[in-house]
Amino acid sequence: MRIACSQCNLRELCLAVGLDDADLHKLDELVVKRKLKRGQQLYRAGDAFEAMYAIRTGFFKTDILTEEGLEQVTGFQMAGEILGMDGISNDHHVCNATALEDSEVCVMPYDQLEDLTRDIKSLQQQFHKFMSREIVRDQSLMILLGSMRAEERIAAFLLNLSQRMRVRGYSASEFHLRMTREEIGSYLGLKLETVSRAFSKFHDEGLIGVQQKHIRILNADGLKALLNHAPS
Amino acid sequence: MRIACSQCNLRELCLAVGLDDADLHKLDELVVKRKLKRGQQLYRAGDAFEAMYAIRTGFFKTDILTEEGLEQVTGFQMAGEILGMDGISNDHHVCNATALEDSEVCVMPYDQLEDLTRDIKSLQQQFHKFMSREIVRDQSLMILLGSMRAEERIAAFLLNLSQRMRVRGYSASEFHLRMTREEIGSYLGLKLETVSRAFSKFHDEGLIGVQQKHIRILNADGLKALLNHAPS
DNA sequence: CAAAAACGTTGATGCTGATCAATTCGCAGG
DNA sequence: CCTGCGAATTGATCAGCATCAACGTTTTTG
Repeated sequence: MRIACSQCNLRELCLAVGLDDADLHKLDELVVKRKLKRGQQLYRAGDAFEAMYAIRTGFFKTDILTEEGLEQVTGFQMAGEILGMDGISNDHHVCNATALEDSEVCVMPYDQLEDLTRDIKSLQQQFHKFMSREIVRDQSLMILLGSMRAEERIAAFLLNLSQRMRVRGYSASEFHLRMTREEIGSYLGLKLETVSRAFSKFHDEGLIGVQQKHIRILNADGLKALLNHAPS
Repeated sequence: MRIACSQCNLRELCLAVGLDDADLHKLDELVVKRKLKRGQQLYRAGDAFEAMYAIRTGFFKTDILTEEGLEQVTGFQMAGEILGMDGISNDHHVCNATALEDSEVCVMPYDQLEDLTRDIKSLQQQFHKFMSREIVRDQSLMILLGSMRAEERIAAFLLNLSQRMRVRGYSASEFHLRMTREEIGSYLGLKLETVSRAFSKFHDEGLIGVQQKHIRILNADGLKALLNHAPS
């Protein structure tokens, strides 16, 4: 039942990268598992920040409710990725994290994690790298939102998902979208109709296969080519 | 010449928040000052990551060259803010940092800073908060880019600048833009003409005074009101 | 199992902001 | 002082995506 970090198949993706057995054991001791059903929220905007979460299995989205009451998705997270880093800044979460399928996370109480990173240098380094990676990831999205047109955004989105599936040992060419067209659109700064139309267009052009949420990448190079062309 | 953190008027904004004298002294020892002329680059995308930088005086932009060769501005930074956090993720900087006016930074070699944050708990906490704040900041920009229309973005931009000026003890209602219309547009995902038009419109409506790069906020509530209205 | 709700697709139309273009302004250098 | 160049303003036109709307499909639920 209780799977230790040392036996976790994700340890090379997760905070545990590069830790020796003794240190892995220390990390183990502060980790608690938690299961979530599809649709359940891991935390909500405004909640006190108490822990960070490593995704063991499943798929999440993070979103923010804007002042106008619109939901905007800020990210989709899968196994090995860390949730909750936004909460450090002022001791409260600024976004909601919702499971898009039945999922399991490793809860890492932040005060204990903080102590442990002062103790273990390589854990500290890994922790900083994860935060920095989140910053870099957000900046790529800023570029996507600031400079790409609709079809480029969607091609980039599909390629990104595909790439992350590959890293986790899943098929990079065939996968199931866990989110709705509306959530994709919200993430990419587009309307759901635009997402749907782009999928249909890519389908017609033989770039992808689409059947509802089931996606096949038929011509990855073709998708990549869409990104390199000047916007107009 | 050499101004210690303990005597720095920015210590309440900077990493040094909440450190006692002894710890401030330790931080002092690793900091080196560096001056930059307007237009000079602090680091470039691809440079090896060696240090983080606290801005003592001046004004910076960070930008990324996209694959298509377009420059996109990812942020504007002023006194007390930290530059370089993007570099931790893979030991190389992913963006360029350029001084938009004559500036001075405190160079903090990263390996030493890392050691010191393991030594000083409150410095560690402050460091994590800065990284988290950067994540939150990037996410607000994602929301701006993903869900606001042109005039809302520009109102938000002006209010944000104004607010940051206030925190630093400058006038919140009258300031000098250090960047061009094109740089503002790049940051906000708009074209320079759109920025110019919005400035003119706000001017005509009595919300702001504009004379080239000199801005006066005449009706801050009016600008805020632009943000709260539904997009259509 | 039937009905309803949620999700997705496709078409027609219109608005926002990009694009193209001309002019003015401000400033640095000969 | 005039010249030349980058920056900014303003106008006219156009295209991309949003919006509105109708319909089809899948999933959920009692």
